[in-house]
Amino acid sequence: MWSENKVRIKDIAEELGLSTATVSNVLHGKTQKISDRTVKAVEQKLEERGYIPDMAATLLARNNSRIIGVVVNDHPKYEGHVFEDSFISAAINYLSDETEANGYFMMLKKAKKITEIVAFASMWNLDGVVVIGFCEDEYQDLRDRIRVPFVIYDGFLDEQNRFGNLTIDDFDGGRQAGQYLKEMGHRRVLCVADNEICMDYLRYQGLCEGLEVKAGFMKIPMQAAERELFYQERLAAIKNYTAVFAVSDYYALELMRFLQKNGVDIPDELSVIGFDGSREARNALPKLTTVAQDNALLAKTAIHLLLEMINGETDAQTVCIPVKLWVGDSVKDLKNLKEDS
Amino acid sequence: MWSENKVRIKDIAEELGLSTATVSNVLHGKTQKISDRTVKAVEQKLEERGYIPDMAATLLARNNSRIIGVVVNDHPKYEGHVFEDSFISAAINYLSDETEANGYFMMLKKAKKITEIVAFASMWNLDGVVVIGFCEDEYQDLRDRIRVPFVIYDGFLDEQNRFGNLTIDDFDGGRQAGQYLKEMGHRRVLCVADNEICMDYLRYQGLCEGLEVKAGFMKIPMQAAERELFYQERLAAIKNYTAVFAVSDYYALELMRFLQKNGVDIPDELSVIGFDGSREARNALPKLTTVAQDNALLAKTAIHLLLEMINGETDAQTVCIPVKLWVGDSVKDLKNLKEDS
DNA sequence: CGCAAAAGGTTAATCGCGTAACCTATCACA
DNA sequence: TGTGATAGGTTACGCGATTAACCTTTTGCG
Repeated sequence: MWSENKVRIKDIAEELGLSTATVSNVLHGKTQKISDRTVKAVEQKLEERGYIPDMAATLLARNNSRIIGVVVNDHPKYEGHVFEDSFISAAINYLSDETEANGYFMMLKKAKKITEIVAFASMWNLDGVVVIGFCEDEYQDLRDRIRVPFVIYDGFLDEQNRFGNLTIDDFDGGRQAGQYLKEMGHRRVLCVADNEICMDYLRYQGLCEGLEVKAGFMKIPMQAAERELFYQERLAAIKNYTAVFAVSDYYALELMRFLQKNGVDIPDELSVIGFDGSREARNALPKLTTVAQDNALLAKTAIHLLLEMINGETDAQTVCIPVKLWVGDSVKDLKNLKEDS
Repeated sequence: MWSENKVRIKDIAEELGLSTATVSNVLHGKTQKISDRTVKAVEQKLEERGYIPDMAATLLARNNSRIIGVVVNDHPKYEGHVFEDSFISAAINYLSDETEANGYFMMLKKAKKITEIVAFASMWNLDGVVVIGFCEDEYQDLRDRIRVPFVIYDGFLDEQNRFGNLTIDDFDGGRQAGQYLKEMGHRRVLCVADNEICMDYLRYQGLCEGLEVKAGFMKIPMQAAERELFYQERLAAIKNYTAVFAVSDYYALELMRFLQKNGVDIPDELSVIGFDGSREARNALPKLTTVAQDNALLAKTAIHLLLEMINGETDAQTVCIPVKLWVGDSVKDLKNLKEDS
């Protein structure tokens, strides 16, 4: 209906008076037992007819699919917009490049439950999957049900090395932030987080370590709609601190805008520091100082770890990705006040 | 190796002493010629064994795949970060939901050339594809080469109705912005765009129409790195205007930050208005007034149009999606100056 | 000259599912 | 008692590609 029919291996073979096996062998470089003349002829015909393999048939015939699944937790806190989140979309972007660079396909999916991941992996014969945004017990559950290797993209410290697991150095990130704040003369620092899970708590602990003094901790609501009022009620309390460390750039920027709207100058009256190293942080005004993770490296490591697991070259292990403070303009130097004003 | 083997239709059939055809028929609701007892038994066994169809085999056996491809132009201007762009990531997010809601799978891909789209569609037997970010001649070329229907997600006016084509009402969007600016008392308005393609030009023309006076036009460099200097050199010229209309929120926000950094108060000294209705616009400080497109509606319409084309219910046609001004705080009311200050 | 090995292929089974064509009791009815 | 319809399945092929096993020639070599 829309232009001529798809060309199959069979067509190529018939036009050359060869068998499909020979054509297939040429396609896969198994040319030891094929004469150079035949190889040339096949290659030319493939080119001429614009042969493109049928993936469905290929997958069915092989026992590996060369497809990697990327499954993101469709967590309510994103309100249906996970793929628009800056960390997630960066992950998708780099993972897409990295899978392709390694000759794999990527299939993307939102999921709410790990059974969806299992089904997804099974129906597409995925060679492996990268999972993002679930929690520890879900991963345990996943490991017991799934038949292929998986890598946790935003993982955690796991002494037992039960999973293919990437984690950024949350503690050290917090520590770097804390140390920097200390160097800038801050002692009264508030940490802002939406829950008390491991990751956030490590960042908080690192913060305290870096500061060499205990920071405040404020748990904020997960619903975006509730946060404005929440902050409003605590504005005075927040202003008691000289700096705020948020566990994500998203929260840091949101808070920064809230404060600016309420006439609080950043960083003059209050310093803010984030975590993620997102583009939004770099684009903010003032530029948000943030603990930056290297998303490109993260994706590269994730895919390489996964491929090694697929090839049986390595077992489950936790890989820790270092993190580096990116200095913007959102932290005030309290030590050199004379030069400042 | 990782837990037991995949369960196939054959396994189910054997365990029940039935043929695979019967099981397959139950799976597809073709139960007219099967006794209720058998149907129940099969359904129960499928459930019990957790049967999940193998997509490779399913695709191969059917002549439709129920997969929709989403292909995004990996344009240099994104510098490798297309999927992180706010318009694109919103598109991906909604298209993912919408394909799933209609019982289809989505496969995502970056492409530089349309031959990649053709190959992609062919290898996966895509039922249809949504394409984003290419230009008109590429689409013409695509139409001649591809064997399945496609819909242009960010299309253009096409009197000949050659394509499945979505377009937002660019002209009217510009007009609404212009009209609003006029009502706010602005007469000297500058339009900022990175090229002179159809879409941007329509927005510019709409702007002039709404303003009832010709606006200025400034073509900016596509390379992010060049733009800062570019703006710097033209700061005085820009300040000659009372308002700037940028053809995207991205440019509007970038310019707004540049101006703020250079001590220009928005909107007091200069008003800014964007185009897209992105989350960033809503989150900016001041909130960026912008011509908002309804991304959810766009995706819904794209998938429905595509499905209709796949089912042969409709021919290629251009569908125009309306657009609505979203008023933030980035435009100053010059008419009621007394109340302002 | 005779036999083995290498060169250059081909045949046919397989992957899991969908589906058109076919088969066989049973039942209704004249 | 014979005939046709109906209920309730089964058989067998095809989808396109992979791959192990097999089959001819030709060549090497003692």
